[in-house]
Amino acid sequence: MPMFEPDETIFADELPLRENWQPDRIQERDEELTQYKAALQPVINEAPPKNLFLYGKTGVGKTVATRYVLYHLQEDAAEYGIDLTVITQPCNSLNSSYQVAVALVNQFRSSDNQLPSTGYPQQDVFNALFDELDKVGGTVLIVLDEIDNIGDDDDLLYELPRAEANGYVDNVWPGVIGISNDFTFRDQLSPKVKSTLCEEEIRFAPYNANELQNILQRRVDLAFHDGVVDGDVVPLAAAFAAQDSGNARQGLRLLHKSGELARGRGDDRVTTAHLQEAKTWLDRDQLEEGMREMTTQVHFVLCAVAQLAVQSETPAKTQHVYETYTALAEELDANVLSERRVRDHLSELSMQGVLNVNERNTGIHGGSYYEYEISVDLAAVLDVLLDIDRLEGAAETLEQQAQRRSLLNS
DNA sequence: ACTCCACAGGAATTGAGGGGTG
DNA sequence: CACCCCTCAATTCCTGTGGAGT
Repeated sequence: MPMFEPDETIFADELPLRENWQPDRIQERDEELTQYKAALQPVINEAPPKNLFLYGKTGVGKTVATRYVLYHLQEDAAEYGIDLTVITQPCNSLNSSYQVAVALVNQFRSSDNQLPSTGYPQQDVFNALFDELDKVGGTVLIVLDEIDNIGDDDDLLYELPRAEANGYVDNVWPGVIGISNDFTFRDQLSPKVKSTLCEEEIRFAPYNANELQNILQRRVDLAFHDGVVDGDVVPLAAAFAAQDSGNARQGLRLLHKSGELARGRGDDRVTTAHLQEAKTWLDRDQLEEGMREMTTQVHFVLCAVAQLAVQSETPAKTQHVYETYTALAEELDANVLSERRVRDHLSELSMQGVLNVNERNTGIHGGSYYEYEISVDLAAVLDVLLDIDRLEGAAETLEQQAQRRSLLNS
């Protein structure tokens, strides 16, 4: 008997459940698509393109709609003999105008002529970008996905749309399509950028539970064999995804994981029990992933809070956390940061949802202060800390103490 | 109505570490 | 080699703040 054999009792085709799968039609986004097409019409009329700004939470179809519309735009442009180039730049992990400009230049250049990620003055990089654009010529649409990552450093967004007016380029019409997960990003932009970049705005509202159900059902029909998925699985998955701010991607992940669990067990049906389990698994996985990406010092701070939690001393005031942190860092022979910095780390942890923060004010007896406690499964936190080399010993001790006090459920 | 605690968090700056040119 | 650029964690300094107590 072979070690591996095809197992196709559950999935007919897993691809429709994957993130990068491109559907042949877009569901539940008719209004947005109409707006999108209208905004790009100038390209076909051989007029300068408008700058576009799309915003909406993750998993509401911004990227999928963009791929869909631009694919058709390129096809039609080719048919009418219009010189159109589209480049897409994901901006996650690029956190400044400078880095985005470098990445764009490198998209145009061959691999033996790449620009380094640092070293040159900013204006040199911009000029290099304009040179590349000029070489390409025609209409160039630059899609900047997750543009909110660059924060308030919007120099590039100021320069790009004005490149032609300022005479930096003379052979090309650049158009910017900015995609943002963050509703507030638009307001962070300086007024001069806002007026040009946000000429045309398309807002992608979160999907409601009904819309999610339609989208998920269609993918389930494609991905699973008929009758394998219980009738109440999709509505529940849609409800979970709706809670997660209408995030269709999350719904797809849940369904995919449910199917994998069923297949792994050799079950012939996918039930809500599988879905529940998939949710627990995914929640924890995403949480641990988030925690792992933090820096060493944040881990120290988290470890200090975990220690207080094990000693049943949470919620703890910042002051108390800082003392515990200081002792821990000294014991581990690490740099001891200033209290101000630790406050930053604590607020970062609570933004991530790892810590819970209560604002308290006892007036003249203590003024206003924050109290922190761990807002997630303590076992998950210890799991992550155990994997950090420098914290291994401390985390082991904590785990033993926690077990003795039966603070861990799993 | 006013005080005043003790911390929150903004702003400016530093310094080390990535890299560049001539 | 000297000199310059970008990045980011971290420090220093400082102003803002909400409500219990008077």
